[in-house]
Amino acid sequence: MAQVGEESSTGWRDKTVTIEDVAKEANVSVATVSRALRDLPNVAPATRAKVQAVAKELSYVADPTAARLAAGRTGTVAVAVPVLDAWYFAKIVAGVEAVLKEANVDLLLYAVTSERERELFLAGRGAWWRRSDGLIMVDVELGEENAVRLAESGARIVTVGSSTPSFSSILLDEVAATKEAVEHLVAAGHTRIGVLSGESNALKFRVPSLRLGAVRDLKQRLGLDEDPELEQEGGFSVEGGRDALGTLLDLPEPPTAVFALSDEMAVGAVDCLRRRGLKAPDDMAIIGFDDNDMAELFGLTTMRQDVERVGATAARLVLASLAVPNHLPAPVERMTTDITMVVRETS
Amino acid sequence: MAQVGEESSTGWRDKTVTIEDVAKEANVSVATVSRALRDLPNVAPATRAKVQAVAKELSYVADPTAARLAAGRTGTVAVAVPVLDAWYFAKIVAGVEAVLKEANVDLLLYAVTSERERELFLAGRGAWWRRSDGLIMVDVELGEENAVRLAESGARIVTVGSSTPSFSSILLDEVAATKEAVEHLVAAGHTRIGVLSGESNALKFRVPSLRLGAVRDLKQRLGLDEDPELEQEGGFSVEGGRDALGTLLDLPEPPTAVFALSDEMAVGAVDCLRRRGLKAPDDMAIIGFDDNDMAELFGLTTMRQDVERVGATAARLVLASLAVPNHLPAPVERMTTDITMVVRETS
DNA sequence: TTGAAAGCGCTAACAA
DNA sequence: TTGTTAGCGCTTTCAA
Repeated sequence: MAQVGEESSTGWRDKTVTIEDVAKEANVSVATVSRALRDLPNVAPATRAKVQAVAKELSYVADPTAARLAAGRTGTVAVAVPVLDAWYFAKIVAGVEAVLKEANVDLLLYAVTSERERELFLAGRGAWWRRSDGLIMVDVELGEENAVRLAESGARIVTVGSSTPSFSSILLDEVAATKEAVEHLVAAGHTRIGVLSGESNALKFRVPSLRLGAVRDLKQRLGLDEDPELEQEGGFSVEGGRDALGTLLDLPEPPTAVFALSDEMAVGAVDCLRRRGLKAPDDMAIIGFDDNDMAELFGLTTMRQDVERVGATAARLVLASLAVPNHLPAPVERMTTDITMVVRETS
Repeated sequence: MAQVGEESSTGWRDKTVTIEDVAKEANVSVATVSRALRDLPNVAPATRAKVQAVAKELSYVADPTAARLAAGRTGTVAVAVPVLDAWYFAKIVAGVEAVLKEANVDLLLYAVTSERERELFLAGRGAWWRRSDGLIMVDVELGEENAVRLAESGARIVTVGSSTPSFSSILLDEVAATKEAVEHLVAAGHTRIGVLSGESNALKFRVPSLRLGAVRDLKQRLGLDEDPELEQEGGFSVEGGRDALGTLLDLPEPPTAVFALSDEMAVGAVDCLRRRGLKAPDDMAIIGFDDNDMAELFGLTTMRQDVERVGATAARLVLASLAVPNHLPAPVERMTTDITMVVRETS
């Protein structure tokens, strides 16, 4: 330990101003400092003012780790998403972050990209349940047993894109939206409708299968062409969508319209068309899902979801559940957000 | 996996399992458990095995907060970015996350979007310096004084997109890339070159001004048109780029080529052209910056940077600095990553 | 209204 | 090799 000057030696730990420093400087006990700074009752106004002044002067900020250890609260919420660099998830995280910041709560981010990681995560990797007061799982399936187990252990969780009986959840109305999209195409006279779907990785997203299921249902009910070849995997990427549409176009009897389960794939499809000298909607109607940044540029008809708001709502739900005393059960709220169709040029 | 319905006193669903529970169950002291589980030396192989087995059986995971309090390490790295829902930053964060996960380090995410937030953040909001072992600041200016202060207090920081004498940094070679882009346009015979630049918010990005400065330099050196009207702010967004190009086109003497400081703006420009029935590069050459997802779709000539890798490198740098004992100064490494031109159709 | 003191769960000297 | 014990910085009874 090299001594340099009077104060510093090994690093920030030595210089850190603690609650004790504040107490000493303000001539009160640490307990009083603690109370005063957290706006708890039973502190004389004058004392509180004094303590606050001293704290400010010393740039004192309570150590959240120590607080967590003593009080059990971390002031942190964890967020788990399947991928970070996709429009949809980035938007969700942005929505969550904005609300948490407002509440002065920090955000611990986990990318849970594979089934294996999901298991590790739920088994405790990262110890998120100790590091955070609550968790938002976005399109990462929790599973009923996990949900029950975690609920019993007192966890505060909000799921987005899936739901369990134990925790609050936000579902997008996939089924209704999918119906609206398909019906839109049917109304335009299409009966042979392709679908661009597909897993992007090993993780079982719930969302794609929901949408796909809805399409199948509807096809059957409306007596549309149910040829399985009409369903192609596009992996939720532009390239995937491009390739998938290529496959559809090369079919002996190609569809006359295509519903892409994401805008990325829809855009890839539009590009594919363009490369072949074709055009939407004349040669093929295309409808996407999300209304992301590219949708407007491509004149894409799509199902718009207010993703950022979903993130914000999820954050509010966790915060609300955190406000409930720990010995009481967390409230379970089930929300469904609408999805509206934005008709542009590709349909 | 622990069995349901057995041993209710130790299952972690009822109460959190502590190191003491493990110690008791394994008939050793907590110190031994601690050593055994952290792969520290001086533990008999048999003891270690036993402890590990017990820990696994009880699903014990050490509480990171308690560990931090005792040892000063949090196992967490904080990342600060100006915005979350932009391609560039999402990629960076993804790159960081991947490396941190590998090292079993958690990621605390902060969006520092305004000058005010930057100040709050550096002043301690979120107490990131207590919650995390290190910090990666992406395009959030640290400032020399802050850098010095933080370095003295022993902080481990890596900056991306800016640099200070105190900490490791990763710079993209903005100047060289900008030159290459402009020279590319000049080589094609352009002398009146527009620039799409611009702040998206109150935060002083360093990057835009660097690029803009380089363009100005070069214009002067090459004797190109330096008309200030040729510089338009596009706010790094598609819409901004569209509008900015509109302004340029409406100039009495519009430029014949445009360099957009981001692909988003470049794409907006291409769209603007298209709406007016014009086309790149015939009516106007366009070159962007980033090579993001949209670039290829739009046939955009652009300067490609491997953003994800930058994130990964930043993460490795913090991890490396964390590996250095606290009483030693953290190593300062200064890296510059290349940017390469991708020539497509718009130039 | 305030303070003293017992932890929270863990790590790290130091002893044994 | 292992155990004992003193904290880490805070919150929270319980007394004063």
